[in-house]
Amino acid sequence: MSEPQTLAEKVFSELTTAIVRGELRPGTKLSEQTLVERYGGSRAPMREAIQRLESRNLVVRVPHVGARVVSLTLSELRDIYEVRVELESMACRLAAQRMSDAEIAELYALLAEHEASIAAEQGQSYYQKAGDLDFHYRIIKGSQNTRLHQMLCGELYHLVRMYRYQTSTSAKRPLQALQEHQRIVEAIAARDAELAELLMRRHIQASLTNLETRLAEEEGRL
Amino acid sequence: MSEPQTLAEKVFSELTTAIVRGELRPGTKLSEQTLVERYGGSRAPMREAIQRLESRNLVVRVPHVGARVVSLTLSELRDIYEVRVELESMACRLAAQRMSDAEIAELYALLAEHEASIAAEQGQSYYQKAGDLDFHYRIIKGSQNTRLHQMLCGELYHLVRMYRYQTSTSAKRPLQALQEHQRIVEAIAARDAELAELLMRRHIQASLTNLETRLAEEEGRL
DNA sequence: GATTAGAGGATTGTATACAATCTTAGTCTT
DNA sequence: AAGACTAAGATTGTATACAATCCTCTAATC
Repeated sequence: MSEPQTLAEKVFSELTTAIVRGELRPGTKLSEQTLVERYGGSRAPMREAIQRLESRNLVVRVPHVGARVVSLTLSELRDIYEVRVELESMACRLAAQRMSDAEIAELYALLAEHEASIAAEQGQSYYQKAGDLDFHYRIIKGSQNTRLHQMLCGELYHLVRMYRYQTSTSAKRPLQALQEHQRIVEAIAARDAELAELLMRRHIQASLTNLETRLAEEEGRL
Repeated sequence: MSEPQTLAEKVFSELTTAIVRGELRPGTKLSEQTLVERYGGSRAPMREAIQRLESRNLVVRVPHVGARVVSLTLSELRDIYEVRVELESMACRLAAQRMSDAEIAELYALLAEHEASIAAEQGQSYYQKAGDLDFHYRIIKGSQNTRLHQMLCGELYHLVRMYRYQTSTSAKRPLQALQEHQRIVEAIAARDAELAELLMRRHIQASLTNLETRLAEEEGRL
């Protein structure tokens, strides 16, 4: 992508990945002074970086108090998934109508890669997650709706990723997810928008169920 | 609502309404110095206000260049409506499942007010628009999904309002809209989620058609 | 012992000053 | 005359300093 042209952008970018990866746990205080000591520069760019994080819902700011890494309740996480299900199944419907044949061919190629990587069982945890994101990303892009792309990739995804990084993935889930992906691509290739939408809806709902199970397990472990 | 606790919030709030009302036309440059002369204070709060406008998609900022009031192409406006249709019909479905009986009663009362106001033909232009927003707002709130509420009311609505303020409303549209509203409320009261969703989808699509017609007319006038 | 009032420190909000980048007007060249 | 280069001005990005608010710990009072 484009190189950060300003210090604020750079800090924002680094903080984003740090939060998504869980290096900055939910609830962590982000004081401007601390960021200055960590990244150099002065308070002004740090302040701007924090504000950008707020606009992506990754931190919560309170006037005269400060900013903390967002900490979602289970209810809020469900709300996000409820919206994501709707928007992404919509994206899938549009993609079935609007994607070019070349893009669809690339989707097939991507799935073949994933299949090989799962069969070899290499990088189960990381690669599968990144691959999954890549798959969803391409379909969203295929919807050819810039606003939809912006909302899903710019706002919701970081929050979703944040909670997926922290939870371990079940061993069976990658394979099941791959099979669901394959059926979705088939529907898109057949230009069956309704079916593609339905399959994506179920796919994401299944992923929410999976996430809820994992979260409940972690909850019980404490 | 809550009083602005900081100058940045105050300026942000005033600029928002100015943009939505069309007092600041799309494409207008927002220089920090100009804002200082207009609202007082120093550049720091102005800068923050501009950044908040950017996070709501009301202005576009370019590093080292500055900020301009967003100027949407017809294609982008369609993208927004495409997303809005999906999210708001979803909200309507959820509202049919989750709204309390008391809230539904209030919806009926609101419609009665609108009916009276249209019959009296007072405040056709302004009141009808505000009333329409109020109706949609209550249904969104009735979905009881905070993220959905945030996305629709916090991000998309300002953009939609911005382009509705500038276009004159047809004389027939308010009455037709009211009738559509009534059927939507009936479906909600009957707890018929599917029907409520369908009716809302058609209602917003009709409003887009109306907006496109008006925009095309204005285009031809130039 | 619990609660509250207050002082001190820490943090954010704002103001001002300087540095870096962009824009614009003008001149020079082809 | 069109275009490229240059320099001055304007604007944004960053740094530093001050003001206002909040948080915390102490101490005094009930």
